[in-house]
Amino acid sequence: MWVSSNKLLSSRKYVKHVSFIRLYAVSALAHLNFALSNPIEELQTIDTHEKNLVTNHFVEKDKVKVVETLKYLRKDPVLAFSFFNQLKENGFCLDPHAYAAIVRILCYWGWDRKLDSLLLELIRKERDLDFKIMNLFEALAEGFESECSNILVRVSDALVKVYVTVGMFDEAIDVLFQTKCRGFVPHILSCNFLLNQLIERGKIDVAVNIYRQMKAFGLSPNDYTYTIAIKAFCRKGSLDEAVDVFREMEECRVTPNAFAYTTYIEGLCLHGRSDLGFEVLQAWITAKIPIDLFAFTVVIRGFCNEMKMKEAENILHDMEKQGFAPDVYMYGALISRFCMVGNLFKALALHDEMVSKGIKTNCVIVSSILLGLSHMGMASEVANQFKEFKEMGIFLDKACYNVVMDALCKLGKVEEAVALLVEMKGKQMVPDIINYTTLIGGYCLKGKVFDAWNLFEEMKKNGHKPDVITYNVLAGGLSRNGLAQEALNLLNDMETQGVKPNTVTHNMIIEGLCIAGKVDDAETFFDNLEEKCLESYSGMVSGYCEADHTKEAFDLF
DNA sequence: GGAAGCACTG
Repeated sequence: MWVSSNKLLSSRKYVKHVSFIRLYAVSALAHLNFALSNPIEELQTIDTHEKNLVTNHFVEKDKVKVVETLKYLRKDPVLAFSFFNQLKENGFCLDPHAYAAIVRILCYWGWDRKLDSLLLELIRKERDLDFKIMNLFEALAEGFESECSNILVRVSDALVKVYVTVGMFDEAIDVLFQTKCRGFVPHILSCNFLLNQLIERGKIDVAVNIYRQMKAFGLSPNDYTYTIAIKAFCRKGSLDEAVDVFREMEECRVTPNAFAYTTYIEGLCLHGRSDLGFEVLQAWITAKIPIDLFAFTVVIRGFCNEMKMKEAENILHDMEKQGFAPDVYMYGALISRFCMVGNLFKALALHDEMVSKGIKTNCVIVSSILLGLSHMGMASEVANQFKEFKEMGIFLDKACYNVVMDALCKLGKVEEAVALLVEMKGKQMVPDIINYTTLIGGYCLKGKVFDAWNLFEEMKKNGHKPDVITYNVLAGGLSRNGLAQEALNLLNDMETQGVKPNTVTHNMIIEGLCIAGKVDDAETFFDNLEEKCLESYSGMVSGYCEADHTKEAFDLF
């Protein structure tokens, strides 16, 4: 990298800088070579205080040089970034001015991703730094007036984004609201991103508070901000306040777009008012308000959730008369709900209708059909349908494979299920923990505990971290097959892996041991539980029943 | 800046 960049710059000054760069790229102790012939040995002979003095003296001098060098390399961002990284890797203590220098270069060249990762790295190691991230703003503010405001806005936007991404909302809010006193205002998009993520993480009240205060901080909401506010009020169930947002938009002369209207309709549907949602949708269509097809999906889904299947289906068929063509999402909502309630006849009829209209089906819809069959106890039919869909050339993903593997396992055909895992791998699909868990359960069901264990090991070897469900399935399998000690060992393994056992884990072990006839072991395990909740008692009662210890079951009950 | 499905107990 140094060589190619050498071609770009060839002045004497450049040579001086390159030699400085090389010197620093060697090792963390290298900078002490300036003064000491045998640095390590000499440092060992002086006391810590003196050592710090020596080190600090050179480090201070070098810090200035680093900033100068970075400023000089502004036209060569590749070299500058590389130099900066070398210093970091070699443990050179970089101060806010060095960071400010590289940040200016990244901003100048529009290297947004690199800026994001640099800030993320700073956040991650802020505790080990001898400065605060806010000091970076002070260092940046010392730049040229003309560019500094621009850079401050960009850096605070990037910082808000990074803080939000890692879930550090308080810090993101601080950045957003400290900016006014620094004389600049971040982009509204950063604020929107923050608000939206707050809502996604369930922090609705925080989002609403920010929305209410943002104007005072010089931030002007745009159409998207208002849509997020509508979403927040709808999630809270404050539908009247959601309507107030539309009024506010009118006052501020911001025109609502299709997103805003649909968000409000979705709010009504979420609160069991799909009928009202549909009325509003129709009224808005009549008023020629811009609405897109997504609003129909929202209302159809709403009716499906309320189990008003006739209404949901009517929308799909009536909208065509109004000149709107239903799409795969609307059919998908209906098909999956019909599958869920066991009306496969209706689900398949709608699927045929959809395909006959030239709308291509997809693996999500296929999976809901397969799951519907499975829930109806039609495991063989699941395998047949799967084969048919495959022969039709429809792409079938991990979830589809899983439904079939699960059905085969329930039929006791675990080997056939494992053959599908092999088939997946042959298609370059990487099985996930759900696929592995299904098969581990399948082997356990057949009493093939060692095969289950091997699969568990394979899964870990392939880089998949088992979750609580995987552990529960395996713990249950071990217990049911009488391997009490192995189940307890697995419980310890869970803890060391940082996976917390839950009531289900405990009950899988208790009931499993009882099924295996090891009622004494189950009782000991139950008695040793640190916290017993109602479900724990249920587990032990069920266990007694499984083992025909009816009297003990009743006494405990 | 918005779209759905799969693995553990009852």
